[in-house]
Amino acid sequence: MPYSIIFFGTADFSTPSLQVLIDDNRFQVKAVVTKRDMKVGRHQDVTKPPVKMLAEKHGIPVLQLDSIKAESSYSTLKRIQGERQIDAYVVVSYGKIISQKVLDLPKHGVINVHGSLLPKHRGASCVQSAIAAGDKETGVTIMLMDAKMDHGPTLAQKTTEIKVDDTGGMVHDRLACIGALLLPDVLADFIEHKIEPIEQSHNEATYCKTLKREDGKIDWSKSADEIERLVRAYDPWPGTYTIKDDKRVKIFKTRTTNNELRTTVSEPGEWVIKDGKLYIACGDGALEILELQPEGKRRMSAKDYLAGQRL
RNA sequence: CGCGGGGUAGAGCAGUUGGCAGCUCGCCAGGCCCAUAACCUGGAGGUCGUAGGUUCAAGUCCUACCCCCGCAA
Repeated sequence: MPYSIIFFGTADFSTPSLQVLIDDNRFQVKAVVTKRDMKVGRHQDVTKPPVKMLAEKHGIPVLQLDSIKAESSYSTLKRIQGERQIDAYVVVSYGKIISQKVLDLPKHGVINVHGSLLPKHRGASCVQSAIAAGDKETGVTIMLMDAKMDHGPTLAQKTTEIKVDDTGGMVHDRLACIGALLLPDVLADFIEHKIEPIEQSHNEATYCKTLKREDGKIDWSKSADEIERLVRAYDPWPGTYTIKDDKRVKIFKTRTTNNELRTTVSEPGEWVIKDGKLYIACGDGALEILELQPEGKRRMSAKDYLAGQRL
């Protein structure tokens, strides 16, 4: 008799985990809870969350709850619990806080796959946060959820190195995969009481907020090292940009340089062309710009960009 | 029809009141040099997104459509 699971998830980070649970015959995914379809993209097309598409492909019922906090959501889940005797909820990048009342519903509890080494980088932008902070490694934590954000006791962790050229997208995909591979055994062991949950060291906790586009605006008074990490961390979401001549310019790839340029540059944020290369001055040092995208143009190398500049 | 920018040589861009299709880089050939990604000379490479319209004449003006991108989500 497979364990009955309800899967909560929305973003791309969730899909590998859902996929392995579907494929693993120790489990049966009875339902998938996800956010409402959103208007998305340049033409505001209504698009289903990726998790919903995967669920539908496998004929799994999908619940799109307007608000997980709403009484109606609770009663829906409670009714399912009564009918189906759900063993556990699995929450992966669901994007909403789940109340204790709901967490108490499944027989064994609610487990969460989180993209950082908790207690560090609690919150929504854990992957970006780890890279931006200059951490040498990050990882996946599987934990037992409680009412506080990413606060519950941990069941398992697996680390991965953050390489010097890793982007947020690359680490995100890697962690989604690591989490998915780790999940089934941890979930089964948890239900069978083979794992002792370990309380987090709460005094070592760090937090990160949900990122908005505006967070990608580069503050050139920061050091070149710091900005270089930020550019990588925020690729592809939320991306980094700066304003030049009242136009937005996205910054995709940069390289730190030695500090020689400091003497030739008066002000952080100033653009400097030297030996056919493009630099922007920072608070400490300068950053060579390797790839960028002016507003309305497509992404291009600094070399291509400079070819079109009238000097 | 959510708002906006754009499509011109392989790449990135300029192109004025309609009047010979340009710039930087790259590419090819030759030269200079101990040598070079440096420098000099020469060369190739275009259906100006597509279709139609106005005009003696359209990259340029008008209409429709296609495609790329920024905002927004």
